[in-house]
Amino acid sequence: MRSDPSILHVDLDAFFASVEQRDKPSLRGRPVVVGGTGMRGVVSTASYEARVYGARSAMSTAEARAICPAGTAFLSPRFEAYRKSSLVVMDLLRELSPLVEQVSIDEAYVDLRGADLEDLEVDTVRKRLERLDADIREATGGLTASAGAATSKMLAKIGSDLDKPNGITIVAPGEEESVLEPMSVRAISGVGPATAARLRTFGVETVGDLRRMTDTDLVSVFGERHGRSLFALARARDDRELTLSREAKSISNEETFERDVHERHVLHREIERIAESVGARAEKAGVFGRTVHLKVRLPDFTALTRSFTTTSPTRDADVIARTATRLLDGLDLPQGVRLLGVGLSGFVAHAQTGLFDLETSADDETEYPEVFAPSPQDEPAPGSDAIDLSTRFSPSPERRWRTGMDVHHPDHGNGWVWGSGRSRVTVRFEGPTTPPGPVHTFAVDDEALSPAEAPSWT
DNA sequence: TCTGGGGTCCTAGGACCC
DNA sequence: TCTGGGGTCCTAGGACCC
Repeated sequence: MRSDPSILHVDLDAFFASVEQRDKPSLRGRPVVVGGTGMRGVVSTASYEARVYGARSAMSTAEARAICPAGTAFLSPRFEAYRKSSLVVMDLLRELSPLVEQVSIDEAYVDLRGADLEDLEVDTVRKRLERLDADIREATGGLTASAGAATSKMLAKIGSDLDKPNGITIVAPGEEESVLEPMSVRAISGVGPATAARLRTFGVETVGDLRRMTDTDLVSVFGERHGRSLFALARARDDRELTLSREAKSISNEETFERDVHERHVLHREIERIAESVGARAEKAGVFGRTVHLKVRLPDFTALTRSFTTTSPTRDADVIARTATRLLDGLDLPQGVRLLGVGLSGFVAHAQTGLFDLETSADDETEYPEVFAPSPQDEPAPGSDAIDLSTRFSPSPERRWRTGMDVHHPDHGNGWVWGSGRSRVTVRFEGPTTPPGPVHTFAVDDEALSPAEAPSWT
């Protein structure tokens, strides 16, 4: 841990609501709630006027409507406006020191060892933070921030929370443990509702209580990583450095429906729409992913996740959608679906070529004749008989093996097409459930492999 | 009228390899 | 004919953060 209060945490006050009040003078002094305004919306930010009535982040908007007075403004977020102000503030922080870790749109850590200060004494730091506060107000048209400076990230963050809104708290070196001791265990980063509840069963409510638990006990209850971290953080031992740059590890989009969805075809259409957005974001980010994720939340709020990893990285919306659809079709969903999500991870910078790359290659084009299979539109209606194999060789460019098609092989049974090119079609059998079935590659004109009957939906 | 959407990290078990 | 161990990858679920 550091010996000087050189880690700064800055947190913009009631950020979304404050931007709205800044931009619409009629909202100033009035309760403002920003968040989802639909029946299933939740509150992102409540202005301090709304907090008086108990409105809080993460509360359902319905509940906020019930407790806030008439005249409360309920607004949908305007992310573009927030991003703009965020950028202004982050630039001011980088002016203070180039060592900035942005945690979210309204929060960041700054390493003051990179700042141009004569020393890192409490008074010097305080003076500089007062100037920063004035700069933020001026540059953003009146937005305010709260700031904490300390010898570690944890104490800096706790400090920024101690005097909100618009306060500056510097935890002097040596004071860390006494500041921490009386606080709820929830003050420790990594302690959420579940950990707090388990700790309560041991009679632990405050950080002081937590200090009475041994290293061994914490590890046996919470696992190696979490247990050791709790033991150290309870003693204000926090050596975490700032993470100055980070590469995204996954891209995902999800949507909660206004009403639970029971129809498969609606879910399929939603998957296509969400996959489109995921693919576009991956393209913008310049990445290809090897693993496609599906997330489903049921009406009772339980979540199911399924994923599928291939050797061929993709960002093709169509491939993502077909894979996600396959994963969905492996799920029995009699209760309907509350939320649907699609994600991509396992990024590589470039789509690789190789054994499993099923994009058309020059070799394929010269060595193999074109053979076509029915496109999904040609698949039989639910309940009808299997497809007529004679259509496989119909010379229409659309009629080719498509990712996601159902197929049958006399030796391997039923499977689905993972990828296809002009020369080869790769099939995963008995997928996509766990454990994944075997993968086999066939020449496109292999008569043994045939399109199978499309699954029928209820 | 209960409970969003974007992420990260960890755990645990099985497969597989050495 | 008794029984290794470590490492990595994949999958599912869960906790947590803003």
